[in-house]
Amino acid sequence: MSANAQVAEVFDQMAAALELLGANRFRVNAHEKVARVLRDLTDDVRAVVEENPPAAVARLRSFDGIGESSAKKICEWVETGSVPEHQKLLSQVPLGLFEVLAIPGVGPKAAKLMWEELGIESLEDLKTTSDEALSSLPRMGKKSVEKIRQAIDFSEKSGDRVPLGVARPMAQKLVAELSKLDGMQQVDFAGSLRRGKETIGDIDILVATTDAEAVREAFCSHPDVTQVLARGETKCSVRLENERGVVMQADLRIVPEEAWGAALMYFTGSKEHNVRLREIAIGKDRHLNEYGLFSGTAERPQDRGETPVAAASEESIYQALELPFVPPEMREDRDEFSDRWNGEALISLSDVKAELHAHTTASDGRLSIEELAKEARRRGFHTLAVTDHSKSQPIANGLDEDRLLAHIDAIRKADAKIDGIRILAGSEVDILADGSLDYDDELLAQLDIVVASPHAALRQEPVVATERLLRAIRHPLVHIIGHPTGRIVGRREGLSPDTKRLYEAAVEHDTVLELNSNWNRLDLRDAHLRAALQAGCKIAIDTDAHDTWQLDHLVYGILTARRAGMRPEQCINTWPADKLHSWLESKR
DNA sequence: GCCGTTTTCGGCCCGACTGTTTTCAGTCG
Repeated sequence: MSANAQVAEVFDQMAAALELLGANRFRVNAHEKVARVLRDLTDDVRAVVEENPPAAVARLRSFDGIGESSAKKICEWVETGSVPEHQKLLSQVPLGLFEVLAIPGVGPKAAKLMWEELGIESLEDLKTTSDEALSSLPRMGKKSVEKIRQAIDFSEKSGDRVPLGVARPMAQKLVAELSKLDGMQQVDFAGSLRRGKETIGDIDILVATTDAEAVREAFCSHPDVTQVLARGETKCSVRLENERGVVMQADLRIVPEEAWGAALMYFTGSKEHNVRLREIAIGKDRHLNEYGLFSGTAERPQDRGETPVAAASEESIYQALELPFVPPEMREDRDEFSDRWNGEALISLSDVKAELHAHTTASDGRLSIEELAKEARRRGFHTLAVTDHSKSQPIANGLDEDRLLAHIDAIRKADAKIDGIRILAGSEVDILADGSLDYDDELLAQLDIVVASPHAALRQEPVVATERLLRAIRHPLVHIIGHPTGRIVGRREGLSPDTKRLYEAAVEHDTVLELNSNWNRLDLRDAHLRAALQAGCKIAIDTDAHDTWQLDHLVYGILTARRAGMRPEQCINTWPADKLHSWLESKR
């Protein structure tokens, strides 16, 4: 785990402990914010502190949300490996209680009561505590106990958050079916799904309709629904299960059409973005809630029949607040309210005109060169790079030198045969553990494009990983570094190199870094990508497709790129054919 | 605990829902 992630964990635990001990909620929030800032930070805090200890506190304080006290704690962690305040809190609150706090419906008050009154110190304790004992607690009746039992059951069955690429099709299916209903005015999904986060907790569907009952009925009786959790006037909650057994909660919200924009904004979040937006509204003597943006700062203007200044569209609300429109993917309270964001168009799916990383039957793909090329052409691409695996990937049927030479020949023939698309002879060459490549330079020079990727030795120490990747970036025949960290979302952390040095080297050597669109990878991830772009790196967004349907994964790459604030020209896949081809040739 | 071209002190988003209650605390997003 990276230093930043480890310190973030310390702050999250301090926040949870403080919450359980009944500390001021703003203090709790402040700790949570520090954890969040640390997770998004691309500067490595260990490096920041070790490089210049006397200036470390000031440097850390320059990050929004980190103050004097937190900066000192971070320094303590780097210098001694622990934070005394953290240790002190852990001695006051049992660690297992954090699992109890994590159960939906159990907040700090309830967890604290369970602990103090019933001696519950872990999830296991809670499970073995009788219903009678639990319901003896204040404000804890039969229904509350039942809900807690169900929540434990659900979290054990459904596990953690679901990858974007699994959740999005489930939501799209629901939206497509609801949109067919009579009286439907608007329907869309909101929440982290609309923001394109790499993992999704639950699905939020928003609807404006003239026939609410029809929508409620269609939603609650949908074939994928296994349980209806709640069915109210404006909100229904269900459990969905897809054909592969993935279980998710989905919430339906029915909102008035005239407040569609305000509601969509509210339910899209993020929470942190909304909070900042409301603060900005107050500063302009306005009041923002899910019913609209109102004049004055009095509470609940909608109840007094006041007409909002803006409500029907998200655009109108940002405009009335004198802010550039913020695309959903950027709403994370990072820097979308700073001068850095001016509302310029972000990259979109239709900007992409080339696929530069894809596999065929020569290695572990399912399509022939021609099938792949025709599929790429059908999508309006002007260029396709065929990049099969190299010899150190026997599990992926990687090509040895002789097979690669024959493959290059076959690609050239296909290129001559098929009109309307340029087919490039390439390779996804392994970056070996020491940073050398899997083919010699003479062979690499015969390829039109070289994507160099790490596949093995993905648990290397950061220092070793940095040197390994730097060596590949500096290699004069390498165009693109494929999935640079080798991480798998939620399953494998991958390499944790000094990203700052990688980005500087990539700029210096004109080497492109990949954003791999496969939803299992999304590598570089959003925060890294943002820093790479700010460092001036060029990016390739590729699908790494092994079959036709995987070319559709491009959308996940685009969502991730938008989260990083990417403009079209920063992505080489958007370049016109001649610009792209001449850049590729510049490395030959 | 953090933050400040109106503040170095005094604020810190807003509303819905639920269950347990006779008026609201706790939790969530």
